[in-house]
Amino acid sequence: MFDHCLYFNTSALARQLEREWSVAFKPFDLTPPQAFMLRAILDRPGMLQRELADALVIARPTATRALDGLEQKKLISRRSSERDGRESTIHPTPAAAILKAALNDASATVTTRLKKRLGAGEFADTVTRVKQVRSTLV
Amino acid sequence: MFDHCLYFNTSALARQLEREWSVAFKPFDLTPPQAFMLRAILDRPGMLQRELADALVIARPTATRALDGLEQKKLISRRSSERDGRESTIHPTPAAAILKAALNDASATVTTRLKKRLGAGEFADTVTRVKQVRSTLV
DNA sequence: GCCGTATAGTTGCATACCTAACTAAAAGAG
DNA sequence: CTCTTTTAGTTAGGTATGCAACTATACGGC
Repeated sequence: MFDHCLYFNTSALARQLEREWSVAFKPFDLTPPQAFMLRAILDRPGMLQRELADALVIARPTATRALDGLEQKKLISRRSSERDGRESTIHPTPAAAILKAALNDASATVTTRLKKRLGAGEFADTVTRVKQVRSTLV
Repeated sequence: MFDHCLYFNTSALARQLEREWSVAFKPFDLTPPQAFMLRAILDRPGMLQRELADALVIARPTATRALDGLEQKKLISRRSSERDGRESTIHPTPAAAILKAALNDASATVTTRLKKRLGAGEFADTVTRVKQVRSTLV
C-alpha cells in the first residue's frame, strides 16, 4: 500500500540496514549508533559536543545520552572547554584508540559486502540519491 | 565522515522525513507510525495482526505495541479469529472510518509537497532505488 | 489420541530518537 | 555594569523499535 511512499521505504530500509550493521559491531559490544559516534570521535578527537551532534545529524539530547553510554563503557571522556565554560570537548580514551582500526575494518567489511550484493553502481547511486534528497529537504 | 555510508545517510533521511510527516498527522494526534498503521488498517480491514506487521515491515512486538496505542485511542479493535484461536484480526472503529479520507488527503498533500521540492523524477527515482536495495537485502 | 514442533500474539528489557523545558555560561544592548 | 538574549549541555517525558522469552493454540508424526 505504501509502495510509492518515500518515508515508508526509507524507514524500512534504515531498519534493515541497522540490523545488518549491528552484527558487525556486536563483537565490540556496540550498537550501530554507538559505534558510529565512537568512530566519529576517533576520527576527530576534541570535537565540541555540538559539532559531534551536527556531524551525526542527531539532536543534542540524543548526543548527550549516547555519550553517557560511551562514557560508562570508558570509551570516551568529556572535558569542559577552557575558552567557553558551556562547551565540552569529546575525547576517546586509550581503550577506544585501541579499537579504532578494528572498528574501521569491520565497517569497511560491511560496506564491501553491501556493495557486492547490490552492485557498486547501484550502491553509489542510492547513496547519492539519498544524500541529494537529504540536502534538498534541509 | 560518513558521507558515503548508505546506513548513515538512510537513517538520517528517515529521521528527517519522520519530522516532515509528523507535522501532517499532528492534527489527528497521531504519530507517523501510528497514522501509517491506521491507514493500512482502514485500507484493508480484517487483516491478521501478523499480516499487518508484514505489510508495515515491523516486528510483531512492535505491531502489538502500536495496536495497543490505537486501541486506547478507540481507533481500532482486535477480534480473535474463529478458525484459529491464536490469530486476531484488526478492524477500524467507526471513529477511525470517519478519519479515513482526511488522513489520506493529508498524506497526499505531504507527498505532493515533497515531489514539488525534489522534482517528480528525483522523487520517483529515489523511491525506486531505495525499494530496490530493500528487496535485494531481504 | 499424545507428544514434539511450529506459529500468533504478548511481555520484558534495552536502545535510539525527538521535543520541551531547564541550568549555566557567554555575548550584546543600554 | 546590568539586564536581556543567545547558546551548550542536560533532564524529563514520550514513542518506536528490536530481540529474547513466554503463553496459548494448532499441527504433524506415529
